[in-house]
Amino acid sequence: MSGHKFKPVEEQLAYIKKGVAEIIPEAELAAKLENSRKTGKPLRVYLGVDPTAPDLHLGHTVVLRKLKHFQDLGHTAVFLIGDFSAMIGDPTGVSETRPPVSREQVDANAETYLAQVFKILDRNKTEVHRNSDWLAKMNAEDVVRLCSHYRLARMLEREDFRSRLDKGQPISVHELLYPLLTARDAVELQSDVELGATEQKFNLLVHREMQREYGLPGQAILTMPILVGLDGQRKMSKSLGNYVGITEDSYEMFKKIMSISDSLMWPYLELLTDKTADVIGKLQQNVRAGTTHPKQVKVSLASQIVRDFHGEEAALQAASNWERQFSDRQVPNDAPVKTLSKDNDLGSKQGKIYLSRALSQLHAAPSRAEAERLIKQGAVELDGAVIKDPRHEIDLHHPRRYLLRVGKKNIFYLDVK
RNA sequence: GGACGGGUGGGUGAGCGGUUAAAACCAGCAGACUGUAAAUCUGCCGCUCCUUGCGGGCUACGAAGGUUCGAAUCCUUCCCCGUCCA
Repeated sequence: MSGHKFKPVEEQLAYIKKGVAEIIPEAELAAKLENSRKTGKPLRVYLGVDPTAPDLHLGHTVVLRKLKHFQDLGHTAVFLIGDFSAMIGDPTGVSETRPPVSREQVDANAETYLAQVFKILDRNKTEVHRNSDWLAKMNAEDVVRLCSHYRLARMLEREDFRSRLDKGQPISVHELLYPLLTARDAVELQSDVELGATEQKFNLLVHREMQREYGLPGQAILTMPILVGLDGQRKMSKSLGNYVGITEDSYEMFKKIMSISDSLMWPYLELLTDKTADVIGKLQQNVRAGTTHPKQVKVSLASQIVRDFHGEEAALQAASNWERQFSDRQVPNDAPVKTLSKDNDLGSKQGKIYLSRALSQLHAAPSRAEAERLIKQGAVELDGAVIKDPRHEIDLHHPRRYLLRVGKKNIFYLDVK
């Protein structure tokens, strides 16, 4: 008994189950854990990610964190870069066929993904694969054989396809291939457990069935909730702009997290930190009772997340900067400095430049029209005074430093040279 | 292959010869309010030029042509999507 390499199954399960959406079937997972404990053989826990974008964001980390949990328990983390499947495009949750990503793009993304993934996973204990290793080698015959293991009716059961069909939206045939080809991965990797977001449930189930078709035991499936984006509405995604990238600057990260709504911080605590369900529950009670201020909780959330990616020091810095800028309404310590000179500017006349033009040139506003709007609406402060005249002139002949504030969040120094 | 329906701004979706940079709603941005938010209220929400004006120019309603003083709106061809039939 004492020779066991693994913790008791009950303990393992408790650790695994935190934050999980669904385990299919739970009893099977328990049995697998039991068996692994008996034999001393770790479970192969598999997570596949398609490198469709150059950067990972917090949404991706939810499921990575879960993989890490298995790793913590002594199981084998199998991380798959879907460099081939990325080129097909996962139809999950998309209402349109997505344009295929190019080979070069995928390769470049794969590199950055790996670098980022190991901010969470332990590199030395992770098995990494790329599905192009086997998928790219399949010929037409192999593909046909693979397809013969699955039925169309089953394919059409999935909600994405159903609703697109119902709405009269197009579905390309290659999209049907996605779950089948990734199922091949699961066969290849002989996984015992596969992780994914809830929206992946269909795919994961196809994988499980396919493993059985190929005479394997069939993996257990564990799904994690989708992380809601900063807007509190839709899932976190880069294309929606409601995301926090894990390579983002520590202060940026902090600010973004502080800007989420109070209600959103609870799921964030659950999915993005290692706080236990008990601790989170208590916090929630205290906030409801009024003994803890919600802002405090949010600050601690933001600090933890920043610490995970940038370290303790950066987290403290970010927090104090944030207090300074937003609570005390002062200029943040690290306010960026931008410069203008009479040479690099084309639109000035007689060495003077309109404020609106200056803002767009400094990229403080996306266009001159937008800069004018901001100014007219009183969003722009120059050296502490609100300027409402877009034609306010800045003299480029006299070198000096201005303090500019555009909206609440964008503060910077302007050096005129 | 045939018949029919459809392609409008970031999204949904009106408009169906002029007063339309294009209703409405959503999203977004800014201001007020606040604890950072949320909610609410107000304003904005293609680009650009200047003499900042209910100013000028340019670009925009799948693509290209055409009719017209004038087209998102009419015609032609093409591309794309869907439904039904084969």
